[in-house]
Amino acid sequence: MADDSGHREPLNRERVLLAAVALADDAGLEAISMRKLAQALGVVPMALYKHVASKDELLNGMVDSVIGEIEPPQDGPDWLANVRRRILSARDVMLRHPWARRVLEAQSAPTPVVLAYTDSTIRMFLAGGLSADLVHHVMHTLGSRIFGFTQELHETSPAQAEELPPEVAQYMMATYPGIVAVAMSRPHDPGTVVGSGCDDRFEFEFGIDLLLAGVERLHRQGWRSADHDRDAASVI
Amino acid sequence: MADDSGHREPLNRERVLLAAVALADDAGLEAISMRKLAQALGVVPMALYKHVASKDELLNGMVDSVIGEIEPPQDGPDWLANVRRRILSARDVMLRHPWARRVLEAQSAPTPVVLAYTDSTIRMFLAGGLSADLVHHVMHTLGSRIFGFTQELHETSPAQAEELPPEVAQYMMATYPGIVAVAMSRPHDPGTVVGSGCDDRFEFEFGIDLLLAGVERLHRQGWRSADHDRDAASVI
DNA sequence: ACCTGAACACCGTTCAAGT
DNA sequence: ACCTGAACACCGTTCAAGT
Repeated sequence: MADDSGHREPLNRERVLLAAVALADDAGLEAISMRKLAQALGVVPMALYKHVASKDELLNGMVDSVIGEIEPPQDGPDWLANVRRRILSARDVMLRHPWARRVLEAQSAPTPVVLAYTDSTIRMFLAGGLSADLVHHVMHTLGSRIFGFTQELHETSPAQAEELPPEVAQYMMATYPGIVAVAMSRPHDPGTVVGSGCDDRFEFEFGIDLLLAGVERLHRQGWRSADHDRDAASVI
Repeated sequence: MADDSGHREPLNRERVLLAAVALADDAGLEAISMRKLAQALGVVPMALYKHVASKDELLNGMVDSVIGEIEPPQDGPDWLANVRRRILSARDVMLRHPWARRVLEAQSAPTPVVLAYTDSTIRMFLAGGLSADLVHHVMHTLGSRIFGFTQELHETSPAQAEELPPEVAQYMMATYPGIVAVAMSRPHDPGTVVGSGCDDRFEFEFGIDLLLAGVERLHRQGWRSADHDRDAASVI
């Protein structure tokens, strides 16, 4: 998606950011270097520094641009449905720009755009009548899920156990019986399963629904911090 | 913690890994380069390649060594308490080696040690009688929490709103009212609050307890995949 | 005043030359 | 056979020299 022809009109910040987003979408985050981005724009590397103070600022700008794609908050009467919908919209955006998640994670400080997104999400909970105290814990618990992704580490394994060489499958079953048992059980709707055989959307919705249901229950019960027993191995 | 004196005995893999862990604990992950690690060991950079095939393998070895510090699984009668205890042990380890989390996240494939840890955790749930199906979703939902950390992005803000210059506090309240409201509400036990004013352990335990309580409830109710309504904005 | 090439201080890793 | 220095192909960014 590199723009080779149009480098007649002058560069500006937006053109730089859009080109960077397109390059990352195409070639991955590791393709983003000041030098390569300049080349994609038909420009000398140092020319970028007129529009972007540093590589860090470039990356922040890219994330901000991606966050701008998330659907604005709805204000329907059902706060739970509003939140759920917003989070799933964030997830759609993150699926389009998989690199954005890594940049967001590596960010040392949130940009104003990221703060504004977080703020608006918080206000959806407050609008539902939840106490600031409860919302505080909820935000910690949801964590990166409000940005549409979860820390899942390594995809649970390729999971096509049937396609492995039999001696490898044998070895796996002997060494990691738990992983194999769990990886084999995937009774999801086959129509919605993507690629590697695991229905990521189902898992994501399962996670947020479990969390939101728990939160809603606590809210209904008038939960307060002091009720949470910190010492015993107690469960909420 | 660099070993300056003892570079008489020959290098071996373990010495390299331990020195790398110590260096990362001391100086942070960005201090880990083949060149700097070699210097810390009083050795020429290329000497490391005798014991470690590449920087990637070095990082994997460092994580493996850290995972080795996590308490082995207990097999008490209460699966929930067993799991909870193991996860909190993982958290203690990760607090000692904060860089490990970033390495684990960046890993493209799990090492055998990481797989073994995941496998043993899965088996704790299976030993509790949960179906492989439910455990599958649980593992997705817990995500990186089984390794003792959560994706929390940026610490919710420094949170000492009282210490901000009044015009900044004014600006924050006007611009991010939700964040401010939530950040101000921290009625935790002051004795356990660390550094920045937010009780991380409380938040972590709140999160796992909310999740484990939800899972336990589903298990008691004989939950099956098909019960989860994928289309409506339904909550479990 | 604007633009930009060379240069600096780093990387991980290859490879050939030393012993 | 082992060890290692120089070199390669990259970085982000500074800075001075060009226009």
